[in-house]
Amino acid sequence: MIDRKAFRKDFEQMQQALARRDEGLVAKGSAWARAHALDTVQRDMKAQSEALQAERNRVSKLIGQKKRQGNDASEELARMSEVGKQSKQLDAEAKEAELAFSNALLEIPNPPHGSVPDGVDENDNIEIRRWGEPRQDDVPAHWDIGEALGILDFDAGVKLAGSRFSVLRGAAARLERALIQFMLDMHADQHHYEEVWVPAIANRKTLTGTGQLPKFEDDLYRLEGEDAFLIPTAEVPVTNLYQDNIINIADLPIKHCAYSPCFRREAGSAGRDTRGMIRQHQFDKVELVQLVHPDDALTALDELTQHAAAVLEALELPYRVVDLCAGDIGFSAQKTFDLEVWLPSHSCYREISSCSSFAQFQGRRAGIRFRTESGKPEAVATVNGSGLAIGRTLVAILENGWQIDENGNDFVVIPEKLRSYMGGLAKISAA
RNA sequence: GGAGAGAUGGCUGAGUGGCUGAAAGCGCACCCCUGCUAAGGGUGUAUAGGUUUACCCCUAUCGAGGGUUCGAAUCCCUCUCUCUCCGCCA
Repeated sequence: MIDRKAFRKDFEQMQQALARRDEGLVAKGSAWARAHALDTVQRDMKAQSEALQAERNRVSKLIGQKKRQGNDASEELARMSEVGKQSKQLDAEAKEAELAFSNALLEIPNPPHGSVPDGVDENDNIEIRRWGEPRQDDVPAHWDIGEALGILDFDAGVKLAGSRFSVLRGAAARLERALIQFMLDMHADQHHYEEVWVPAIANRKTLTGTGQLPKFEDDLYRLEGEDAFLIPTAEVPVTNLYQDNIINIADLPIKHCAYSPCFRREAGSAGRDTRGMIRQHQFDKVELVQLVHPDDALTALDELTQHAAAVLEALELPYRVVDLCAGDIGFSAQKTFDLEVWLPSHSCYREISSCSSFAQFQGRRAGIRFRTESGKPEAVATVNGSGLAIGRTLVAILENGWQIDENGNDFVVIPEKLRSYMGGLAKISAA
């Protein structure tokens, strides 16, 4: 959530920043425009209501005093009867206006950081650097490799649950599990994130805290009969671990890694990546989350991005780092670096991790604060990123490790660092 | 799922209509005292919003929402959560 005071004070500046995402965000009828219109109205109404409440409180106190002393207070009583009703009415109206205002605020995205490049979509993202040698020979798509080896079963996923679900068998199932463990170990032991394990269901307040709600309810699976949802990422429960807390400044930064399944309806992506494991309704992910002092957010983002990249390097998967443009960063993010892994079957880089700084946007929404030197509570900054998406990593390993032996049989070389997690297995061959 | 009990500040815990934003204790911070230590004394210590250079002041908040009342932590209703017992269960 944007800062209310800054909203008034730095209005122009914020508006320009938001317009860099999309002109429509600040156009007539936008949440931004609504909030702007409601702000003064809302405060005036509140001031009025409070003045009346003050009057009511004052006289009520007087009545109490008089009664205690045995004096007659009927005159005040008669007068206050009316004031009480009026006050209730005003208060209700003021609350309604305040609610409309804060609802509008909740739908305003984070103004991008000044360093975020201009642009409207992924074509305007800027490549920062590359790592590794992308293989250029012809490689089959992972679904062909997986089916040839008998380890990926898309038909079974469809039968059990529907489209965009899949079943892993044998070495692929083990690879999924090995990757989770490998990544968690690396982040916990080498990068010093405290591992947590969290629920895969979150309530409305929690999802509002990280910014998925109220705007993106259609992207979530909602539980029938409950105001709760399957989480789209572990970022949601892990960040909200500190919801409504005031953190001791000495405890910052707080760093957590977590594995969780993730559930996404993919409502807006009909027809995209319909084959294979790239875009599933359910997928596994190891997530990195940091709560930091606002001054440290961008440094932490660099650090966290490198932590995610370290996984790709350990797995010998070529990748590049992309600085997302203003039109392509997510709702809550102030700045985002994507890690894209090389997929030889399509000769392109595909997103495998998205690392963002949210500045104080989530901290304000979720009520996660720390105490400054002066003793005043202030919202923490949050930084998070995938470290990494497991399914896409599995895809990348299948394609980048794919080989053909002298008899013309497919096999996949398992990255060396992963072998101990695979019971020593060095390559996956057809069963 | 059934029955009962409960939810108050960083914590423990008083408080059944006004003098309670809230006793007392603990914790924490600062100060004083004591040669050191131990003990002791004093002061302060919620959050949000409004106003303000700042202080002050005003408003709200005792799980959440609504109601009764001039006035609600306290009375009434609804909901949520926690605990105990029973049932079921990986």
